[in-house]
This record gives sequence, C-alpha cells and structure tokens, in this order.
Amino acid sequence: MTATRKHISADVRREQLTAAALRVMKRDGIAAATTRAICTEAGMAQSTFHYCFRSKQELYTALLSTDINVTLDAGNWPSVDPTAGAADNVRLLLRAYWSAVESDATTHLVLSELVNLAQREPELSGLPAWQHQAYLDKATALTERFAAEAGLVLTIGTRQFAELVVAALNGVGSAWLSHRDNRTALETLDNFATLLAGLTEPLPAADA
Amino acid sequence: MTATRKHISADVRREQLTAAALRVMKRDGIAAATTRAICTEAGMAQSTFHYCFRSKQELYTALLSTDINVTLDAGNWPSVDPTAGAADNVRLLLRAYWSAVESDATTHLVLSELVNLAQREPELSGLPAWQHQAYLDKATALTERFAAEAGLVLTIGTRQFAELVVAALNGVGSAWLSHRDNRTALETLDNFATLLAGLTEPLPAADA
DNA sequence: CGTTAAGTTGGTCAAGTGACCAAGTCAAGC
DNA sequence: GCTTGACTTGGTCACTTGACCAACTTAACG
Repeated sequence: MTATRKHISADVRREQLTAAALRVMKRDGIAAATTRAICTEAGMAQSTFHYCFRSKQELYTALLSTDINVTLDAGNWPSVDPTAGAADNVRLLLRAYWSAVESDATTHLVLSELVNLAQREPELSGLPAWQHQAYLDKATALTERFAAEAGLVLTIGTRQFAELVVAALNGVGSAWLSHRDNRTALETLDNFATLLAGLTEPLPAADA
Repeated sequence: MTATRKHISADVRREQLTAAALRVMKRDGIAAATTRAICTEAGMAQSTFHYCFRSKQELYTALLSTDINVTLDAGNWPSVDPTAGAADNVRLLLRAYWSAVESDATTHLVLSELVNLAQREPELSGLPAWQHQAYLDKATALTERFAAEAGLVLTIGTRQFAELVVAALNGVGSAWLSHRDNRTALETLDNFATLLAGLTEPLPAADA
C-alpha cells in the first residue's frame, strides 16, 4: 500500500486545496467557501491554507486560471456526419456542449460566480477577459475543424462565427440556470443552430 | 421648504434603503453591501435596517422583485422605420438595448451578482426565473409591436423569437462585461440582427 | 394636553472571518 | 546520527458581520 506520508509538498497541497475549494463552491456556493470550510473539506488544519497561499485571492487566481477550464475540455465533441445537412451538424455540436452544461450545472454556476467576483477585484480583473478568450479560441478551433470536415465555408469570418456561438451558448446557458426548463433551452439552442447553419455554404467545387 | 421630518414611514425608509443598497452594490459590489454600509450610505443608524427589514434576505427580495427591473423600462425604444429593411430595423432595436447596457454596466453587473446569489439561496430561488420571465415578456411585447409596425410576420413563434433575442443580448452582454471590447460586441450584435431578420418575411398582401 | 403607537438610536452580542505565529514534527543530505 | 529546512498544527489576534434590545423621541389623535 502507498504509505500516507505525513508531509506533502506544498505544490500538491495547493492542488488538493483548489480541488477542495471547487467542491465546496459547487456544493454550497462561493460565499460559503471560507478558508476553514475549504481546509475541512481537504482534511487539513486551517493554518495550512496560509502556508500554501499568501492570501485567499491567490486561491481565486489559481482556480480561475487552471482548474475551471479543465472541465471544458472534458466534453468529447462528436464527429461530423458529411451526409447530413449543415443545420443538423451544427445542432449536433451545440447539443454536445449543452449536455455538458446540463449535466454539470453547478460547475457553470461556480464559474459564473467566480467571474463576477473577478470583475470586482482589480487584481483579478484580467482573468474574465482571459477566460472568455479561452472559450473563443476553443470555439474557433472547433468551428474550423467542423467546416473542414463537413466540406463547408463560412460566409463570415471564423472569429465572428465563433463569437456568435459563444454568445448563444452563454445566453442559453445563463437563461437555463434561471428557469431550468430543458425543453425551452433545447428549443432555443436548435433555433440558433438553424440560424448559424445559414452562415455556411457548400465548398465551391473548384476555382482559381 | 419641505421640512425634514425626523420620523419617516417605514415604507419610505425601505425604499431609501433599497436605493442606497443598489448604490453601494454598484460602487463596491454585492459583497461590500453590508447592512452597515447600506445604512451609512442612506444616512441612518444601522439599527434602522432591522426595523425596516426582518432580515437581509428580505432586502434582496425587495431588490430583485422591484428595483432592478425598473431600470430596464427606462430604455426608450426607437420607432420602426418602415422604409428600411428588416435587418436594419432589428439592428436598431438590439442597439437600443445595447446602449442601455453599455452606459450602465454596473447595474447589469449587480443584476448578474444578485441572480447568482438568488440561485443559491433556496428562499430566493424563484426570483431568477421570475426575472427571466419578465425579460421575456418585455421582449415578446416589443417583438410583436415591431413586427406589426414594420409590416412583417415571423417565421417562428413570437415567444421563440423573443427567447432568441434575450439569449443573444444576454450572451453578448456577459461577454462584454468580461472583455469590455465595444467593437467586438457591436459586431456580434449586428451579426445577430442579420440572423434574426432572416426569421421574418413581408406581410402577405391578402389571403383567406 | 396627554396618551399611545410608530419611529429612532447607541450599545452590545455571538458567531464568524482572514491572517499569522511560535512551537512542534518529519524527512532528507551530509 | 544529526543538522537543516521544509512542512504541520493549535492557538490566537483584530476585525467584521447580522441581529437585537431597551431606552429614547417624535407625531398623531381624541
């Protein structure tokens, strides 16, 4: 058996603490994530917190810049079906992201809370922008892959297309967090899919 | 002169307190809006707070159910130009809402913070849904008026159209709160306008 | 006028909060 | 083995928070 060492490197402790913090925040909200609650969750003395982090803000930074975004990569994107229409394929993509949101609502709630927090603290004010950019990059890459595999070209810039996708997903997501009506959310999402598909056209056969 | 009465009815005091709370929240964030800070802002003793409100949650309720939504009505919607195309008119509408957001970012930030809070507190959990519904109703009414004035019919249900509008605005809005890039936000908004305009068609001349 | 109820206030309470420190414990390197 | 530095911990500090109360002041009403 792996002997439980009494001493653990500060780096590992930091990871344990951020993980515990995320767990507490998901369960009880960001306001309930006091240093004590976090350390209890992680099974360590409260003093350990300030040995690993200079301040609580440092935890927020660590959380926003690494831990949260990992969960987004987890969504396994479906592959494109070339025989289906553009609308069907876009819908498939949006729904893939959507099911990730729906099945892990609390994570997205916490993310929303963290971004709100960061928008107030001057020292963290850069993180929301950074985080949005990360979303955008992911959507852009996905869009490009999607267009190539489906044999489509976009009638507007890829970046602008991605911006639409992110805004639509974000809008539907935050609405759903409020009303929790799955049917409406999916319906709206599908409508967006149809609209977005209208911004594509078949790859021209051959030119210049 | 209107003599400053030493005694003020509890109802008026409640209004003063919610107004002061909103001011503090806009300035320093929802977390900084302690009962003390609010009462100081309102120029009264802290004890007054618990004479007017049974608890702090009661203030949150009052805030979410009345004060916030007032600010949304303030936006004077432009009238439709029948000579212009549908896309131009939709764009005009979206931009009208947008300028309201842009010129009063902190209010929308506070709204976002309040909704986040309410989503955690079981006693307030109904308010976000209610608040979303209010948005939706407003968008629906506006859409109907818009379609009538512009001589258009929607190719999807009015409600579903409104849902798209709200999601788009919300998505663009929350993205902008993160990156604060006006150009990108407007660009995305205009792209949405074009897409939404595609869901309309001219009123049929005569049938049945 | 005097009574009564509504409004007002300073002071106080218990329960937290983030931060920190000094005294300990452990594991590795000489 | 023993020194050294990384890690651990209980205890404590100064401060804030929501809540509350008892005593006071004002205004309305008969």
